[in-house]
Amino acid sequence: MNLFIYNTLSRTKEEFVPLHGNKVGLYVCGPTVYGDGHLGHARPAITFDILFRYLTHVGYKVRYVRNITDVGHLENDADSGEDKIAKKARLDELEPMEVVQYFTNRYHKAMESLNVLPPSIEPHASAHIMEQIDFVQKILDAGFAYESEGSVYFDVEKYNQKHNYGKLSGRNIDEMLETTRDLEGQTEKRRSVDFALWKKASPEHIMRWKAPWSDGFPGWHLECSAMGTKYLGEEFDIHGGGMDLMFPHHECEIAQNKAGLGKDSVKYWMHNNMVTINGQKMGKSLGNFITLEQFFTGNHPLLTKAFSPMTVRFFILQAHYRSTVDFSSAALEASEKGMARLMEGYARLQKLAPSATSTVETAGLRDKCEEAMCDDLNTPIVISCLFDALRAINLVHDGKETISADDLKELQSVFAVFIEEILGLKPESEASSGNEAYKRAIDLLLNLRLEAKRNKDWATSDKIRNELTALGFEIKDTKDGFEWKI
RNA sequence: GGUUCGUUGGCCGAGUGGCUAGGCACCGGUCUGCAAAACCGUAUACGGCGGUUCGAAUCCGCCACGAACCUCCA
Repeated sequence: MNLFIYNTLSRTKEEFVPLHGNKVGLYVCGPTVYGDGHLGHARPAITFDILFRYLTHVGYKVRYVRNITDVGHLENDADSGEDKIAKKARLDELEPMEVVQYFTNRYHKAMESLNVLPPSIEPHASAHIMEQIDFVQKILDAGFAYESEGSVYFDVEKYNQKHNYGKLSGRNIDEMLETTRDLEGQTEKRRSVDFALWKKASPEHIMRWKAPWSDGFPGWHLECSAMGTKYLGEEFDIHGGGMDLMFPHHECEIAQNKAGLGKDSVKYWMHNNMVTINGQKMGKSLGNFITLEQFFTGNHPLLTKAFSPMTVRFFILQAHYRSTVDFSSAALEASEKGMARLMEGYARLQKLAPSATSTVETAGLRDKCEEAMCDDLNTPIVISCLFDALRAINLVHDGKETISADDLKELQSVFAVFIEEILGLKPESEASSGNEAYKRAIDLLLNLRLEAKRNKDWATSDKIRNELTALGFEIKDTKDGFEWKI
């Protein structure tokens, strides 16, 4: 089965053919570590985690590079020109690198709880200033940039005469020149569409490095060009990121690489869609975001309760990565219930007893799941197929259908591969916290209740159940016993 | 204004030129001392108007509405 992925460059699904045998280079734009990760950050992380997992699953050797942006992004407010990291640091009276480390650690922790595999390489922009300076020099040497008062700008118009600036986002430079507003007080840039490759640092700017043009810092888009090609080569397979990065970030990256290296570095561009809240993008600038930690603790006015990392992951995987997914507590709760049912079925599958023959049809499941993944990572279809199989599992469990040993083994294998290996869903850890003695005490109580039930002593039996329920326990009566959880 | 993309049943969310997506909720049923849980099952849909077609929710056109990007943003 051949993997097809949607390439933003062609706006079609294309068959994935690696540039170098069975080795795949994958670069994804990582977080800017000046704040806590929110649900929007989980989307690309999970999307490309799925891609990473699936490419690995089908046998590719993948080098996955996801950067940490810790320099060079400018804020567009009264402090324009001031580095985000530097600004936050000054407010908190912390060293910039202290802020970077703090939020990087928290990002890693959140990713781990979401069961997002760490990338092969996680380069920091601040550790690749030399490479970025070299890259600027290459673009200057090629004649596609100019120096102005210590800063270096990319000459978009000149580039566009030879190449096509705007081919990723479908933008037309002439229209942009007409429609972009005039630069206020900006005299360094020749044209509004030009973008910075190197910026001279103002005196109060903390993060700065020496370069041939000035003490300053690299432009916004340069780090990905420098680090992507450093670790994956001048031409590599896949570049991913959020749709909001398509323009200008990725467009500029394409131009930089073409100008500096003479090559179209990336074969497939992939973009995940946004998470919305009440139909609007969840984002920092709108102030409507919910951090991952808030999801995990339930500490946010819009959340009716806490949601586990696996629920968040499942919720995101229930939508296709190129669709927007609208957040709501109700939708999260629906996902939570659905996933719990699926995972219970998965556990149940391990204990199913085989029969001589199968009366359920499970043969095509693996192929259907593979087919869905090969169709541009259609995880919602994979999940729906698993739910279909879940029905068969439950029917066998109830004794209404039977399954042969071979079919059972196959089904167990498919579930293990798709649920754990590819979708990366972990069975939730046993919520029943506490030690063995505590568990036995509850068991003891419920055994007493069982005895009361056998004696038709409903008063005692209901009393035990009601009081445990009031304490927060969930009691389930089963055929010849009970189950409980807190 | 430009670019890109959406509009699916009560909610979330797939997909397809003719054949049940799936989940949650609802309703019906099984089970149960009762209940809960669990399990099984049924129903409801493709923004509007035209066109192409034997047939369109699926393709094309127009319109309406919405979103993202055009400024840091996953």
